[in-house]
Amino acid sequence: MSEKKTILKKRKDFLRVARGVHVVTTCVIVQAALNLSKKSNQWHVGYTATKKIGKAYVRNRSKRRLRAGVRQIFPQLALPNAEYVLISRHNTHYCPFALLLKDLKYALKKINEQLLGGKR
RNA sequence: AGAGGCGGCCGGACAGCUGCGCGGCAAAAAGUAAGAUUUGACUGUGAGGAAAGUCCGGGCUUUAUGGAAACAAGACACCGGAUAACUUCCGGCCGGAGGAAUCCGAGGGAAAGCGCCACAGAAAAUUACCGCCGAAAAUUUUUUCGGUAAGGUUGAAAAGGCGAGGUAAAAGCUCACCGCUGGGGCAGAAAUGUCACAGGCAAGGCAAGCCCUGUCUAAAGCAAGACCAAGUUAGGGUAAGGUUUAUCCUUAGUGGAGCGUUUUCACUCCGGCCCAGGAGGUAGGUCGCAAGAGCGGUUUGGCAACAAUCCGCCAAGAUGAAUAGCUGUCGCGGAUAUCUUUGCUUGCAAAGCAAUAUCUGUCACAAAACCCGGCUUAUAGGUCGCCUUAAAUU
RNA sequence: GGAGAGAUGGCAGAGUGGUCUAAUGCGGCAGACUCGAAAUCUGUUGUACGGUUUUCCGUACCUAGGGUUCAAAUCCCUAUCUCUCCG
Repeated sequence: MSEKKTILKKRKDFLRVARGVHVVTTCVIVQAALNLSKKSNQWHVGYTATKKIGKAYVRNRSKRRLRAGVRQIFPQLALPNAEYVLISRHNTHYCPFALLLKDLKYALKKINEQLLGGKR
């Protein structure tokens, strides 16, 4: 499966997900929402880095690291039919990668519970 | 040796796995206004010395028909050279810092003119308060007139400095030395240096105040711009001007228009025709966009910057923006442990350094966005070459 | 990516070479008025270092570092940060 098809790019999508639930950790903030309108059962991910965390290179690098983390974790843990947005924080571009993975796992588990709970 | 100065180079290395951008190759499905797109146990390639700040100079593009002169605005400024160009670079001069190597300097003009120089001080640029000296008057220590700028006070700065002569008191008034100015000789391509001569001191500072002299400069920027072009809009192009905004009117080579302003010279265009399969151009796409003032070397010329010549090489091209993650070995930095073993320092104890073992690491500054030449700023650590050597240490 | 503007006390904001923390307003503190509060009125109020150790005095600081000048918040250069505009 190509990675490209799973990426959110439109502003509209980001705004919709921002209305959903969110979880904050030291390295990353995760927002998520279920999307029932789309036919496919594939999960989607968007990446965000504000100007606050640094210059262009720092923002790009942060998003890149988040992408590397997503590749390892999401195939096992992500809910199908859900949309996630990962927001970089100011330590995302230099924190140890193991910590980043740990935070992602934790946030994903917690946010999935909230999503399923909210559904009922 | 140590200390100091100048310049060059490197900017962790190698291997493996997963993943990303671009190019090539192969395959796939769909068929679009156009460009596309997707897949790959295929393949090639992928950040810097500052890519940064955007402070200068160019190329390139658009606007503008080209040249000349004046004005306006701005920039620069010792001399010579280099360069596409520069406020850059190289060599030299002068001034300053240092013991030296060496480093630093926006370094034209204040006798073209205007302006400013607070406070203090008599006076801040044709000056005289206190003084000093002489004369006259009055008179018991004052006034008036004249000479003078040695001495005093202020200040950032006070009209050549110092000594001697001179005088009523003084003064370049005169003289020696130093400084200054002038024209001349010599050296040099020049800035400038130097030599003797003469003048006889005659006008302080600020031009990063206005300004003067000389030289140079059109403006904006790849979000420049060119092309294709869904939707949508309704006439458009080819001269100028006018209004009532109508494909209307007026003018037409003895006229009008042509982009900082004015003048001038040359040049070009202009009185009806063309197009509905046409025009404009939004979303979107393609190009601009990677062979260049290119990079690495050879030889020749030059003190050098640099130029010429020959040989070899092709080295990122994104646009919601590619280089990431992990593992191993070595390197580097940091921490801890052990003197059991080995080496070194010390007379010994004790301790330290190296070695060894273990653990650990945002591994300096920093990330291309049209491209080059500079400048400026940031930068852990390593390495090479040349030069100086006063003091301190060995 | 490109173009431009700005930075002054706790906050806003004058001051464009001259004696100087630097007008004014808001704020803070103290006092008056009030039973108490608000409003009003009056006074006061920056930081750091050094001397002194209550007071008081001196020096430095107008984003930072240099330069020009006798003298710089002001003129010139460099850097840092903030803001605005350009599809």
